Amino acid sequence: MINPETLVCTRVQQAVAALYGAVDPALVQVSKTRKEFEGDYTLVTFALLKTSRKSPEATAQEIGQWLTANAPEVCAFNVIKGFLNLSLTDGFWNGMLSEISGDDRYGFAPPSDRTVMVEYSSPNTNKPLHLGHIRNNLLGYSVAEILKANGHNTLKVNLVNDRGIHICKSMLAWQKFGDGETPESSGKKGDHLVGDYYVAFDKAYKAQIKELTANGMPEEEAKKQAPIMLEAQQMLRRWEAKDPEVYALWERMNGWVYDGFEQTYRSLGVSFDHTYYESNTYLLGKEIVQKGLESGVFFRKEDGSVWIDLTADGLDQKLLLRGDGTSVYMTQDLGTAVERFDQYRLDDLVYVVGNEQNYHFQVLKLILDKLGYAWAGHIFHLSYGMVELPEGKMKSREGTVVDADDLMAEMVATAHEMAQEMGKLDGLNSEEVDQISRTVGMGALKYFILKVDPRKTMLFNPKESIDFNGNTGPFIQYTHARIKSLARRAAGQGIDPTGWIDLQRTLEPKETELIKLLAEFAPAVRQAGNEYSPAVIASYAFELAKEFNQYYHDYPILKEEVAAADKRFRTGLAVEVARILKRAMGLLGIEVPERM
RNA sequence: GGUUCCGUAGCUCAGCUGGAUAGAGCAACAGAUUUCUAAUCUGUAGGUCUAGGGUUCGAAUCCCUACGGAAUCACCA
Repeated sequence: MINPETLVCTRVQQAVAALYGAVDPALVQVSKTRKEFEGDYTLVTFALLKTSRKSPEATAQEIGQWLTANAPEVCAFNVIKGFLNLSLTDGFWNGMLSEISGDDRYGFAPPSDRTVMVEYSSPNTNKPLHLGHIRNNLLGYSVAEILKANGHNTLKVNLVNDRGIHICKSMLAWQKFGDGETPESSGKKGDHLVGDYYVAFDKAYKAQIKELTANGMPEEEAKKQAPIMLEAQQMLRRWEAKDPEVYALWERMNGWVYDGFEQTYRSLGVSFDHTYYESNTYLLGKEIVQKGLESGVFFRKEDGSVWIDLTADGLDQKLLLRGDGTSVYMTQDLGTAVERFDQYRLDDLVYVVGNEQNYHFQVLKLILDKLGYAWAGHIFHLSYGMVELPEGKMKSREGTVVDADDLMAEMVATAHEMAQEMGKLDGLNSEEVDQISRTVGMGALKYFILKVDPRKTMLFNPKESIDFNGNTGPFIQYTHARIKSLARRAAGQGIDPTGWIDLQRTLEPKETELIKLLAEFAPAVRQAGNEYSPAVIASYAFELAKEFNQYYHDYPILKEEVAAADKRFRTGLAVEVARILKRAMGLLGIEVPERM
């Protein structure tokens, strides 16, 4: 299917070639005409003046005349300063609409035979997920869906950080203060329960530091000597030695956490094709270090630790293996990257990880490149900004985090309340009520997060709860629901909107605008894929919904006074809008209801 | 201090491969409903695009400098 903007570009190139001789296609700048001017697409002529050797106005006039005479799709033009505004025929737009409606995969690219892995979520198992994780999960899921829509074979993976000192802290605190508490005995969600003990550890730790410093020990020393910290470190060593008692406790408590995460993931609507556990992967990468040593990319210090010197690249020296031979974060990331590219024959690997790790990924790519892996340039760090509260950054240990489960429950409850107040839920059974509340509440949350550019730090103010009006998920969902309601009514009147195509039909300006927007869906999906940005899709969906609401307000569709042919056409157009809204929102992981 | 990212309306954000008079939403104010679903629509008001310089016919957009903010520069992950 041809994109109208591309078509106009091609036509202009033909015109310029016929009038002035061949030009560099890059000089042909076509964009959508601004709303305040007459026309569909605009050619900016300034870049062409060297070729035409005429004034901007004269150039625009000549090209406009050539196009109306020779390009079948162009029916009119006007010139304002150096801008040539072109109007396409209703026949063209009608044809466009019928092509879109006839393509049940419209907007999705054909298979690209590229395989792309998206790693996201990657939680620690010592505490429940919070708002920052929500952004990560929604971004990862959505980006994967967008890449899929771009035709790529896509793998979603999660790398769970299930080992390390932080888990030992929770374990130790549970042993000391837990009194055998379990999710079953307390009714607490497993990840929350384990998180509570992480907090308990920190409390006890701080108390011990205070005591030690009160007795005259310097604070730095106290942090190292606090008995509970020494115990945690001891526990980590026992875990690494696979001490059966510690290992069993670790498995048990991690199990609780996984049950909790599972529930959160289900509420969020995210999923994974494969889950990695660091306890299985943390030893990977050591042979790569060996290889790097042999090839001279890495070097060994006196204490036996292995490093790479990146000072020539403007970075620092980076540790790759400790003196005792154990691996660090970078070691295992090198290992997993190599394993993944080998195992899945990846073309691209996308890491959805916060911007606090920009440096790490910069180094990772550089090292892989120096080791000679040709695919190093195909690693992409989708670096997203932090979610901040009005008071600043969230801190788990200070209890200022916005808990993921709480927030979702609150959103759903708010959606329920509002719907009830507006009487939207009258006559529905409780299952439908729950379903709609969940869809709308989660839609509001997801859209709120995904509409902003991933790179940017975003602000969340819990006191001014997330909106349900304006540029929001529910606004788009509502537009969809209204169209569905319209479609049901049409069916009741025996109106079949399929097959309404009439190339001779005269279009209202708003109808042309809607078709133009529908035609922009495919390019939007491509752009979102190239930029790894769900925000592109969110903006698109909002534009389309807003445009439709204006149209629906101004033009009757199924009212009595409307002629039969108009009823059919307008219903058909509306149904197309609903279909694309649903598809766009699907790329964001947002459901759209049939009614609300 | 080095590196990277960000700075657009009171607030939250679009626009950034250079193009016409910088756009939305929220909040404020004024309207539209015996509803084809008002979770909607219309209008008013709100701007030195942080500042200064440069490139250009043309700069919110590209380059430089300054200012302000964030992240990072661990034998944590």
